[in-house]
Amino acid sequence: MKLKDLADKLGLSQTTVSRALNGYPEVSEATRERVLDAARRFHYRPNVSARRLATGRAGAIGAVLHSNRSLLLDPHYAEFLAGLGDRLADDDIDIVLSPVRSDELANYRRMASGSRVDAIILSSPPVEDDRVRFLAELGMPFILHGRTVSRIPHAWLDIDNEGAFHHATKHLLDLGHTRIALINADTRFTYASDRDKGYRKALSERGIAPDPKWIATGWMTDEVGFRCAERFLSERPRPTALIVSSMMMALGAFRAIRSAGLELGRDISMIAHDDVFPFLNPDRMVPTMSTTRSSIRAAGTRIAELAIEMLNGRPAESIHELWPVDLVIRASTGPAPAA
Amino acid sequence: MKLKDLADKLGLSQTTVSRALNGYPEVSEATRERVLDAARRFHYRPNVSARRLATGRAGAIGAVLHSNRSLLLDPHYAEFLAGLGDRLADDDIDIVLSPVRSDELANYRRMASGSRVDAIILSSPPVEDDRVRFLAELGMPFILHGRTVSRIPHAWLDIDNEGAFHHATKHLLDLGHTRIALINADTRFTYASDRDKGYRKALSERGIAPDPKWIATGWMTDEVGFRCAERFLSERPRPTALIVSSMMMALGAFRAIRSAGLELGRDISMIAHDDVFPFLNPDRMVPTMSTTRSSIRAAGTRIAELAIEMLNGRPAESIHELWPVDLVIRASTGPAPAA
DNA sequence: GATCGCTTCCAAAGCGCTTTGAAGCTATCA
DNA sequence: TGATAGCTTCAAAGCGCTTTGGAAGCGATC
Repeated sequence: MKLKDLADKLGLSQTTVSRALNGYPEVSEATRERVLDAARRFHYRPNVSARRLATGRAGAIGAVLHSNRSLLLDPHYAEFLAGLGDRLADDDIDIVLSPVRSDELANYRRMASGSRVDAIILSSPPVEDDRVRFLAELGMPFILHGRTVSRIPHAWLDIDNEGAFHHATKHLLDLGHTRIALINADTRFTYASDRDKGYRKALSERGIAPDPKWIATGWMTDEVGFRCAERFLSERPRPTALIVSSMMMALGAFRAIRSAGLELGRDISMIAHDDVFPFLNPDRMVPTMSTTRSSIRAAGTRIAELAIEMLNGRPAESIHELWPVDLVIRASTGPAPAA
Repeated sequence: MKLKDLADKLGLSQTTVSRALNGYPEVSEATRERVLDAARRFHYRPNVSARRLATGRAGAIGAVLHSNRSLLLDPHYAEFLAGLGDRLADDDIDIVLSPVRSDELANYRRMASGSRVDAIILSSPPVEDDRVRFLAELGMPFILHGRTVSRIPHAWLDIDNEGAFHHATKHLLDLGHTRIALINADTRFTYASDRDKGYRKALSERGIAPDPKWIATGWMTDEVGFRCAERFLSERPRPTALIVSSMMMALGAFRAIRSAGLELGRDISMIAHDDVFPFLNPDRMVPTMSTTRSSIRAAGTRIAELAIEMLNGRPAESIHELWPVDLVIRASTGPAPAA
């Protein structure tokens, strides 16, 4: 069933049918109804390749999958993609996934070639990201999820990681904590580096020198959370509070706390960053977990929207969004225990 | 730079240039060289939409991303996709990723509509998978990674999970172990159910009744591995051997073993299933880990190949591959300790 | 009755590629 | 010399959609 068939059946021209289906105004409401109804009845689906050829758009957005970098980003990235795909599907845009082989840039080159995708999403940028220059030179539109230093103007959306961890640290300080440990991701990534900054800034503002002994980094997994927390808790005096970069890590840290015989929220406080996974609800933990909260899925959805705007002509350099991050206090934080 | 431009520059017709580029025989070697050279010089890239429209192929294969089911599949799935993408890229085929919203079947419907993809890959089927019937009715070609019960003939590739765990269990029995615990994935999934079968069969063959107390299931994460192992190790008498469904779980189990003050390979044995992650090498663990090994990435690559064959006319019902699984004995297995 | 302005619809020209059917050319053979 | 065959190349017809540039129909206006 193609457009022509449908038009023939309706006794209309292809033009009219096409316009009716695509919501153009120069078609009477009566006709539009008739067309939409017929399309439904005959299960008409426009051929995407034909449409893409005619419109000159690929109807797809590219994303690169780092399978070997580590497993760390996976749940986060999957959640991000879910948000992205959700929104893109509304506009009938596909996500083309390109798993990286050896050379990541080759993936971008391939996606750019033959207008395979209309734009590319870059995630988890390092502090200095050479992909920005590369894509700019390729002339391929892109949006960065996160930020990076680059003289090249480009579109980005990020959450205020620095502010979030600054806020969280300050809150703990207000509760009387002074020995606050940080379990962070690798600070080569901007988001981790920003969190590190926020943490240090809050301490410095209170005249506390950040102590490297109480800063650990690693993949955002349960296991790393466990190990780092275990190490911290073996120190004497030990920290009275933990700030953790992901809920995965927090789960591990939580285990370490329990196995050290401590009670979370009383003997030790914890604030974790919550990307809002559907399967990991801080309200359902025992005790409930205080968090800095920002839905990574929502970010994906918004980036999809921005990408669509960009394809419709909005200049990339006008797209800069920095999202504030909520601090949600629950039961895992309490006053510092009396020394 | 489009085909016509290139043809004009060369003083050839579009036909000849197209044939030269696509390796058709009715073009002299001299001309082909000239064309290929020019294409390279002018960075000619055929427009994929145009090609797709002309050939009637979508040039893409669909995969559905389950972000909310759990995080369990992620590293495994990412690795699988990497293998898939590797091979598909050689034939200029994209992976179209469709993150599931509420209704998974809707994803398949969308991908099928408007010939958005040429085929779909189904992963981690449950024992009875209604997606098979659904896709068959939709007339959409698909390949199953794994197996499921269905009267509908369809293409699948699976590893011999039952054989693998049968073999592993038998090996432990041969070493004198009789209390062998199993840490498995959810047995609603065929692969987990098959592993369960293999394990039970080996025990039964030696006259040992499988004890539900020593069978645990859950997501294939470090954390679950830790918890299950911890529970097993607190039993008295405790198991002398563990069989584990993934390396992630094995990491957690390993921690539990250590924190119970036991030495892996001497006090207790362990065999884990190894999907061959680049970042997780059983040879580099201490002690090295005995495994049932089957590269999930290789499976992805092979499925890509089969998909391509299927698109070239190979009947789906002729595509059934069951891969044997290696048992690799390393240092984590030893004779059962004297009671 | 002619003109204008709207609304509603259409024929036809692409989009950039593949592929069919045919033709030009050279070499070979009777 | 003409016919046959084999090798190269080409013109043109799609693939199924969008979109341009009109045109038809119709009531209102002059």
